[in-house]
This record gives sequence, structure tokens and C-alpha cells, in this order.
Amino acid sequence: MNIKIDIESDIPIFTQLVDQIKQGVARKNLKPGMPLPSIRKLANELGINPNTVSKAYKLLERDSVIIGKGYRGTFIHEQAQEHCETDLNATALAVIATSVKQLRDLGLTDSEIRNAFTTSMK
Amino acid sequence: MNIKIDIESDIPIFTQLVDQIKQGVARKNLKPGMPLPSIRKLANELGINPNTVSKAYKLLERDSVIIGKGYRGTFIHEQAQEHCETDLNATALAVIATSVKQLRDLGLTDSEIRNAFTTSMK
Amino acid sequence: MNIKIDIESDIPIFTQLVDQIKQGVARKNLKPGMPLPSIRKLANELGINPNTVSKAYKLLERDSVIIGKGYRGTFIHEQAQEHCETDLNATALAVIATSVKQLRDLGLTDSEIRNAFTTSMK
Amino acid sequence: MNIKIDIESDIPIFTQLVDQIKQGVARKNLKPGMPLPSIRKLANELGINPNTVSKAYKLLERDSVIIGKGYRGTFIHEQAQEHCETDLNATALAVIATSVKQLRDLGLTDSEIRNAFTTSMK
DNA sequence: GTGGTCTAGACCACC
DNA sequence: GTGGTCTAGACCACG
Repeated sequence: MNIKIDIESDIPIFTQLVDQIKQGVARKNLKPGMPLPSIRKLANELGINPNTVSKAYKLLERDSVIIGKGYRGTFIHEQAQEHCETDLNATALAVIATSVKQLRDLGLTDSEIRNAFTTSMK
Repeated sequence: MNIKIDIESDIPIFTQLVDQIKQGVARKNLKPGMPLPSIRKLANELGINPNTVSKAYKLLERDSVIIGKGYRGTFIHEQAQEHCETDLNATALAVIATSVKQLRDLGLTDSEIRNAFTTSMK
Repeated sequence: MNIKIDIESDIPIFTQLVDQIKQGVARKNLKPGMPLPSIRKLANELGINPNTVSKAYKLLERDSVIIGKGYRGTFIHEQAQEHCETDLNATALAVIATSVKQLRDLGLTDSEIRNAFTTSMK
Repeated sequence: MNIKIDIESDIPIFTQLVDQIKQGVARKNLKPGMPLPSIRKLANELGINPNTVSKAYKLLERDSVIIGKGYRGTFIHEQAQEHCETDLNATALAVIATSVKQLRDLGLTDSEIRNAFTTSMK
């Protein structure tokens, strides 16, 4: 699965999971119909709480990125791609826009913000 | 004092206070030695709880931006500038860098990130 | 945990907590990695307010004596010892030195002070 | 009068005043019948609040160290000595004993405390 | 008037 | 269950 959880990050773990699975779909590492590991198995692998994986799966299912098939497991949704590609760019915009707004509220000028951005891209 | 609190924001009120006072110092609206409003007065003006202001003042004092002179009030620290100027830029960098890291972890390419940034600066 | 709070003392409760936990680490009753009781549990045990425990935990975390792992609890910091051992002796010196200074300022001679000390050690 | 106030100290200002005047009497720099400066004058000289001087004078009067004679001013009490000599040693003991108790409560051994003491007497 | 400390109780997001 | 934040209101010592 190649999922990496940063337990130190202040991004919630379930969010990290959701984002990385969506990315896997967008980058075509995860293809429609592929089975996902069971909640317990994934939780064990990542050393996190099964509830957390469950929450992520529920959110992904709500977004039609995956689909739970009862006792037979959970699978990548057949139309997963459509939801994920647009999603990634929207996320990017949302994330950046939030930061920019925050810094503007702090009184920083646009050129200062630009500065910080180019520095952090190096 | 010209402080504006957004009670709806998910940035804690005490953080907003800390940031805006630091900004005031960095922008030289607040000069070394100037008295700050008392905890109670500021709390009244902003319509928030004195404890919240107290928390902000303590954090600022820990950072040597302000200095509490016993029961005689609270004042801008003589060396406040030093901490705040660097501070504002450091904050900017931290905020932006976190976002960038987050998006890179998500698998976005640098050019996609740059795109999102220029879009959100318009 | 073996913590005793003297609610009558004029040393703030949160300070008593901080000191006793640091002492526990210095005396090796609390070892790195050990979980601390949750804020609510400890507050219940000691019959004090959760906020007070929270304040103590935050101070200890600032001093790298304990470390809060998100919502999974609070633990003794791996390098806790370093901070606490030096800390206890530093505290001792600070406390005593303050008293000595105070008495000297009062005009007491060193031998008078020594006298008072040996008397109070009996 | 030769009184020195340490505005930074965490010993209350009125206590510093009381202690130093008592010491003046014990050391015989202030003799029975001598007039003390007026509250306002002393407050001006020391750069502190008149209320603070007033509080100190009241405490000294309560201890029969000084005596207020209406509009004619305040004077050293005729039997001031008796109260002050014993007082100084009692204060010393109280101060030291409090520190020692505090450190013992912290879990420090007597030899550690002795150590701190001899260090701070150098 | 000032700041410091504490309580009781609430709400939130997260695990 | 966990910690984080905030409110309302109290009490204290100090100036």
C-alpha cells in the first residue's frame, strides 16, 4: 500500500489516510476494483487505532472512492478516478489559500508572503 | 489598540491576540516601553474572557515581547522588536512550509503547487 | 503515582504537581516512556480541577520532561532525566540562595544565618 | 534613611520596608524617639506608591516598632528595640525553615540541602 | 486599580 | 477515552 503516517504531524491521521489513498488513485497506483487491506490489517501495519482506519474508509466510501462489499472486503470504486483527480487540485488550492489568508490577516504584505513561498520551495 | 478578534475563526483567540500584538510591534505601532491595556480592560473591549487575554500576555512575556511589572501593569519589552521582526517572517515561513510539505506528501508536483499558489495570491 | 497535594500550601497546586513529577523522574520512580495518568484521571484522584493538571502537564512538556502524544496520552520524555536531575539541584540552590540573600539584605551576619540553618535542619 | 527597595524582587515591597526599618532599629541606626519621614516623602524618595509605605507603617505600628502621633508625624517607638532584636532572629529561622521544608517536600535529602546551603554561602 | 490562581463546567476534534 | 480551548466567576495579595 505504501502509506506513510506522520504521527507527529498536526494533520489528523484519518485525514492523512484519506489523502494518501485518494492520491494513490489519482496517480493510478490503486486501480478500480483493487481490494484494500482490511481495517484491522491496515491499522496493524501502520500502528494506529482501527477506529481511525474505519473513519477514513467511511469518508472515502462517502466520496465514492472506495466501496465496501459486506464481508468480502473493501475495494477501489469503479469510478474512483473522477472524484480524485479534481479533488487533489482543489485540496491544493484550499490548503494554500488558507495559509495565504492567515498570513495576510497577520499583516504580512504579498511580497513577504511570496518570499516565504519561494524560500520554502527550494 | 486596534485589535480585531474573529470569534468564528478556528485559530484560538489567544493565538490571534499574540499574533496581532507581535505584528503591532513589528509594524512599530507598539513601541518599547508603551503600556498595554490591563487584562480586564482589553478583555472588556474585545468582549472576551480575561483568562484568554491573560494567557496571551503570558505567552508574549515568555517570548520577551512584553513584560509584566508586578501589579503596575504590562508593558512592551525594550527589546521586543528583535523577537517580533524575525518572528513574523519565521511564522510566514513555518506556515507556508507546512502547507508545501503537506502537498508534496500528497504527491503533488512542484509546478502544481506553484499553480495553486499563484492562483490564491490573485 | 504517589503524588500528594497540599491544598493549604501557598505554593500553587500546579507548581506542586510540576515539582513532584520532576522529582519522580529524578528519583527514577518515573521512567522514560512511562505513561502518565490522563489529565482527568489524575485530577479526579487528587480532587483538583482538570485545568490545573493540564497547566502542570503543559509546563512539564515545555521543559521536555513529559511529552503529549496527541490524543493517545501523555508520557515521560525519553530525555527527561537530563532536565530533571540538574533541575532539582538548581531548584535547591535557587531556593536557598534566595533565602540567604534575603537575610543578608536584612543585615544578618553569616554566622547568624548559619545558626538559623543548623537549627532548622534538626 | 538608607532604605533600598528591590522592585524586581518577589518579596513584597511593604515587607522589604518593614524588614529594613526593623533592622535599622536592631542595628541602632534608628533610635527611640527619632522621627520617620512622612508617608508621602518616603514614597517619593523610593519611587513607590504611598499606599505601600502606609501599609508598612501600619504593620510597624501594630508591632510597636514605631508610633504615629497624629499630625505631628511618626516616630520610633520607645521600646522598639525589644521587639526588633528577637524579631530578626525569628525571621531568619522562619525564612530558612520554610525553604528547608519546601526542599524536603521536594524529596531532597538533607545532605543535598546542606550542599546547596554551603554553596550559596560562599 | 493590577495580575495570579483556581474551580466548575462546557464544547470541540481526535483516537 | 484523550487533550485543547474557552467562559464565567471567584478569591487572593499587591499597589
